[in-house]
Amino acid sequence: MPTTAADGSAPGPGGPTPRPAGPVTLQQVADLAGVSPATASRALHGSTGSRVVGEQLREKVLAAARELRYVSNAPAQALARSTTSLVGVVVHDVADPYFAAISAGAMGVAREHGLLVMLAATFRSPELELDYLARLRAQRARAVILSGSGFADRSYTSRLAAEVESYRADGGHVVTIGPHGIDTDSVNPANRAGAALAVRHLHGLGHRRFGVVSGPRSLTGVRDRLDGARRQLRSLDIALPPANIVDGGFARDEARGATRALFSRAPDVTAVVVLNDVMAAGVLAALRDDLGLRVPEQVSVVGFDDLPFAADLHPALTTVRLPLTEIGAQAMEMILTGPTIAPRAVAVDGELVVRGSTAHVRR
Amino acid sequence: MPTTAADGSAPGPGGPTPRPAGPVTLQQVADLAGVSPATASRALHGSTGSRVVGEQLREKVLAAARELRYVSNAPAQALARSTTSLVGVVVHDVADPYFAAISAGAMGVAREHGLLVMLAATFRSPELELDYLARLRAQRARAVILSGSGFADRSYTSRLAAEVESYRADGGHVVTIGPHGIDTDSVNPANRAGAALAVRHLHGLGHRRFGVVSGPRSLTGVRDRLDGARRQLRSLDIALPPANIVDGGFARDEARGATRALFSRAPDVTAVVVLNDVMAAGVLAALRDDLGLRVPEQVSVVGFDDLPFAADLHPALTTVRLPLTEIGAQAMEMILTGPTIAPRAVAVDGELVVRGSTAHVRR
DNA sequence: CCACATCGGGAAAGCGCTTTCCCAAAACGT
DNA sequence: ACGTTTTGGGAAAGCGCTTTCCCGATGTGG
Repeated sequence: MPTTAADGSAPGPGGPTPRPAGPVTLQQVADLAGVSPATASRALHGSTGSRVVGEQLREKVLAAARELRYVSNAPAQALARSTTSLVGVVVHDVADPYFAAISAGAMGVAREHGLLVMLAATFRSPELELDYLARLRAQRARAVILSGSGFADRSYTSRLAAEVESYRADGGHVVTIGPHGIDTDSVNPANRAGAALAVRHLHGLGHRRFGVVSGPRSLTGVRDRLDGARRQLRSLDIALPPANIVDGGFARDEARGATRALFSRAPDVTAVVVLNDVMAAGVLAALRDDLGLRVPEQVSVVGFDDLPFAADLHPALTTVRLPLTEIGAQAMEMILTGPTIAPRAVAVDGELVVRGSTAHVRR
Repeated sequence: MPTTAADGSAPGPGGPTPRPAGPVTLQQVADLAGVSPATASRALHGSTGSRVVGEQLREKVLAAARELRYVSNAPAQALARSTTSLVGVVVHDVADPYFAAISAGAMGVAREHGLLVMLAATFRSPELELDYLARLRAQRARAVILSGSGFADRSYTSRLAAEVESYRADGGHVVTIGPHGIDTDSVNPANRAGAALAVRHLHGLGHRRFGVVSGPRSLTGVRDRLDGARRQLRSLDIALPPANIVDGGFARDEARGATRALFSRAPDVTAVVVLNDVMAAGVLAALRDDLGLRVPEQVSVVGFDDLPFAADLHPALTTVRLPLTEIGAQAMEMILTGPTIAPRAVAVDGELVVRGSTAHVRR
C-alpha cells in the first residue's frame, strides 16, 4: 500500500484520503511529500521563473497534494505575492438583460484567462457603486469594470474620481463602459449616434411627430441617448416638445405607464423612440393593450440595445443593436493588456435592425 | 493647518491627500495617528469583542485612515482572521434570464449582509463547475451556491461529492438549487410537479396529442421536468411516443429547429409543453413563422419558469411560474444561517400562469 | 492606605504562503 | 587535477493584518 498512513479520523486501513481536519496547508503537503514548504510551493505553482523542481520530488509533491485534496489558500497567496486573480464587474442590475449580456461577455474572457470575477450590483445607487469600488479595492482586485453608465452628479463624479485614483495608486486598473466623466480606459457604445440612427429611420418613413420614452436623466448614458435623438431631430427641423419626453424608469411596467401619459398629452404622436428595449416591451404593451393603437400601422416604435427578446416582441422590435457581449469582452480584454500610459477609448457602433415595429406613417 | 505634512509627490501645501505610493498599510495609518498597529486595527474594525479604543485615539485613527484613503488589505485580513466575506455563486450561464433572476435574488440578500459575491459561469460544463468549486474553495469563500442543476453522470457526481466534502471539511458551506445528487442544503423548485401542472392544464383543455420540447437530458433538472410530464401523461392514459420528444438545447434558436422537427414527425400534435421559457420563445417563432400554425387556435404551448419576457411573447405565454428571485434569495439566506446538523431542503412550488398561448383543442 | 480588579494601550506571535538567500552536490572548463 | 559554474533544495524573512498576552495607569472595596 503506497499511501502513507498519516493521521486518522477514519482509522480504517482502506480510506484513500486520511484528510486532517480543517484546511490542508502547504506545510502538510510538504511533510507528506518529505520536502520543504519552499519546494512544495515551487512544485505546485512553479511560477518562480527559472527555478525548476526535480521530476522526482515534483511528482511526490503533486501526489501528496492530490491525496490531501489540497488547494492553496488564495488569500495567503495574495498576501505573499501581492497580486490576485480577481477582477470586479459592477453593474446596475444583474437581472437586466443588458447587463447580463455585458457580464457574459466579460466572464467568458475572464474564464479563458483564469480570472475569477466578483460581480456587484448597485441597483443604480451611486453610493453603492462607490462602496463596492472600495471593497473591490480592499480585495486587491486586479481590475474593475464599471459597466453601468455614470451618474450626472458633480459630487458623485469627484468622489468616484478620487476613489479611482486611489485604486490606481494601489496598482488597480479600471475600465468603464459608457460615459463616466472620469479619465480611464473605456469602451463607449454609440449612444448619441445610435439614437440619431433611430430618428433618421423614422424620419425617413415620413414621421414628423415624435415622442421619446426616456430613462432616468441622472444617468449619463440616458442623457447621451436623449441628446442624440434631440440633436438629430433639431437638425431635421422637427420639434420635440418637452411634454413628448417621458421617463420610463428603465423598467418595462414603468414605461408602460409612461407611454399612456405620453399619449394622453400628445395623442398625435406617430413615432416613438424608446431609449432601451426593456422599456420598449412596456411601450408595445401599452400601445396594444392600453391604448388600442396598432403598431406599426398607427404608431411606429424603435428601441435600443437589441436584447435577445427584441425579435420575439409583438410586433418584432425595430431597434438599434449594440454588440453587448462583445462590449463586455472588450472591456475585459483591456484589463488583460493592462493599463497603458494614456487611457484608451474604444468606440462601439450601433446598428439599426429593422423589424416589424416601424412602418410608413399613415396618420 | 491641521493635516500633517507627511511625504509628497505633490509638494504643494494645499493637497489634502499626501498619499504615499502603493497601497496604504495599516502601519502607515497607525504611524500617522501616532498609535500602534494594534490600536489602529481595533479602532477600524473593532471586532475584538470587549476591547474598546478610547474615543480620542479612535477619532485620530479614523481621521488618519480617511486622509490616506486607507482600505484594509482583505487578503491579509482573511489570512489573519481565517474567514472572508466572499460567497460564490455558480451558474450555467449569466446571460440566461433564469440564472440572472436567481443571481439577482442571491445578490440582493448578499448585499444586505455585506457579502461580496463571486459569480462563476460554467457554460454547462461539469468540468468547469468542479474547477470553479475548487477555486472558490481556494479563495476561502464562506459558502457557495450551486445554482445550475446537476449533471446526470456518475463520475461527475462522485467527484462533486468529494469536492464538496473537502470544502465542507475546510469549513465551507454549499447550497444547491435543484437536484444535484449530493447531500447538502438545497432549495428545490417543483420541477416534476410543475411539468405535471402544465400537462393537466392542457389535458383539461381537451388536448390529447402531446409533444415535448426538452433540454439536454444530461441535466438532472431537465430530467425531472421531463419525468414529471411523462408521469402525468401516463396517469392520464395519454401516450407520449419518443418521437414526440425533441431536444431544444436550452436555446431559443435550437428549440425553433427542434420544433420543426417535432411537427414533421408528428404533425397531429396539438399541445406542446416546453421545458423552459427561452425555448418556448423559439417554439412560438417556429410555429408562427416556419410552420404557419396558429397559437393557440391550432396548437397550444406552455412554457416553464415564467421569465420576465413571457408575457411579451406573441401570444403571451402560458407557463409555470417559478419564483426565481426568491429562490436565489432563499439560497443565500440558508448561507447566512450557516450549516445545520442535517441538510435542509426547502421545496418551492410552481404555479401555472395562464395567458394566451393555450386554448381548447379545435383540431 | 493597600490589595485588587479594570481599562486601554503596545509588543509580538502568528495566519499560510512566496521568494530571497545560502549551500551542498553535480556538472563543466582548461 | 582543480577551480568554476550550474542545479536543486532548504532556511528564513517577510506580506499586512489580528489577537493573545503583558503592563502601566486608573479606579474600587475593605
